[in-house]
Amino acid sequence: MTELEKGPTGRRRGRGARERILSASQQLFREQGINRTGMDQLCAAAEVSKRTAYQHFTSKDELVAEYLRRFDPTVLSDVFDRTDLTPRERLLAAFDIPPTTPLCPYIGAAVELHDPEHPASRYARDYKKAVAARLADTAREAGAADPEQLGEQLALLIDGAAARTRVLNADAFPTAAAIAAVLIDNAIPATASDDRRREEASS
Amino acid sequence: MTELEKGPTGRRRGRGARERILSASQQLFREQGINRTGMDQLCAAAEVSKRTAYQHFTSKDELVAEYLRRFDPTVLSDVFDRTDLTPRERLLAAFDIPPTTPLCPYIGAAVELHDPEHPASRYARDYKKAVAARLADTAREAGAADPEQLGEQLALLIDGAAARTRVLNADAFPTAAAIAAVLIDNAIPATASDDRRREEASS
DNA sequence: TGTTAAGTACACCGCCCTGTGTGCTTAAGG
DNA sequence: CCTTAAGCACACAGGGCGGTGTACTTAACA
Repeated sequence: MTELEKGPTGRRRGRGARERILSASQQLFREQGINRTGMDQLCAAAEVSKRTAYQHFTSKDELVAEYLRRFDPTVLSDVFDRTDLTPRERLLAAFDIPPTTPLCPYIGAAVELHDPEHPASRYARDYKKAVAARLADTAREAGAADPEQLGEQLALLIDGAAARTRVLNADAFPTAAAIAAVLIDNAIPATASDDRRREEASS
Repeated sequence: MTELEKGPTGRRRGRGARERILSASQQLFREQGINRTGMDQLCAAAEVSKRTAYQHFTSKDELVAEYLRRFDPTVLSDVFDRTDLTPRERLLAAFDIPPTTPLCPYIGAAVELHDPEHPASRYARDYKKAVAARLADTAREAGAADPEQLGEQLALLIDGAAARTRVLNADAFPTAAAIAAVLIDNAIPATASDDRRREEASS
């Protein structure tokens, strides 16, 4: 997309460069953090010359911002678009994704960049709000009394589990899931508990 | 304390150097983060020559470790040693301390250092475990059914509030406190709310 | 064929940062 | 007095990192 194939007649030889850079970013920034990953190392991992990298991204900051923007569609749809689960099960499934994520990249970026006005920090906020909103939507679908509040609470649990997993070096998501179960049961009037009754239940 | 006044006869002229360095660390590391705070700036803020700083701490890593070790007594006793509160109130009071803390320094350090084996990362783990343990003790005192579990859950809420406050740039502790109230009410058998229960009136 | 976009290889600059080397000053003893 | 510890001022090495300049190569066109 973007400017890569918008040449006068449609060249497409170097189609993969930008993708490879972003792909290497996802791996290295997660494994080592943003600040500890130099552009030299990143370009080597992406098998791209440094010169090319700086023709696709004007600065490392811009690359970091793009790196974060990439998660939006991916992570969100993984859990929330599953139609084989009831709304209640979908809410709980959000706590079953830690294996791939050593730490939520958004928390890491916000801490490492340390500037709330950095473009990447803005993306992080947007993403966190989007997650809370989708949780709230699902909570509403599940018939929660106060969906916004439940969504915000569940989002906080996810972030708590991520942070605690990082600091303690031990999986904290089971604890978060246990709390989530309590909150969900408290917030959803005994009407539509679960048992796969995913018809009706709207409004 | 330590090696400063253990000279052959007991000199004490430079008593404040080490303290000033650590004090400046607490301020700067919190405000700017660890990696973004250079030793030059830190020494200037502490009004100490760089040479002196490196005679008290062999490396910046060691200074960071000491900086984190300093919080243990302070933060823990602030909330838990209050005898004017019931155990249940003490558990909730742990969510009333965000004004001074832009972000839990332990989470920040764990993310910035990015090495679980770094001495400072070990202190961070120790501290987090200590907090959970003190919460569990208080939960036991309050008559909770499973104090360890409740302590771990409340600790997760605190970390979640801290992380979310950082990323969203908005205070998330009220949300955490609301969840805490639910968990506490669920975990403590209605019989013994406290010796001093003004009313029940939860929910 | 020539043109043009895309990419490569590699050296290089400037900046900042951790950490040291050196010589000088100050005060507390004896 | 002299000794000794603590500290200061300042320069500087060494390295990493972000970012650039330059010259060369490759492939898709027309």
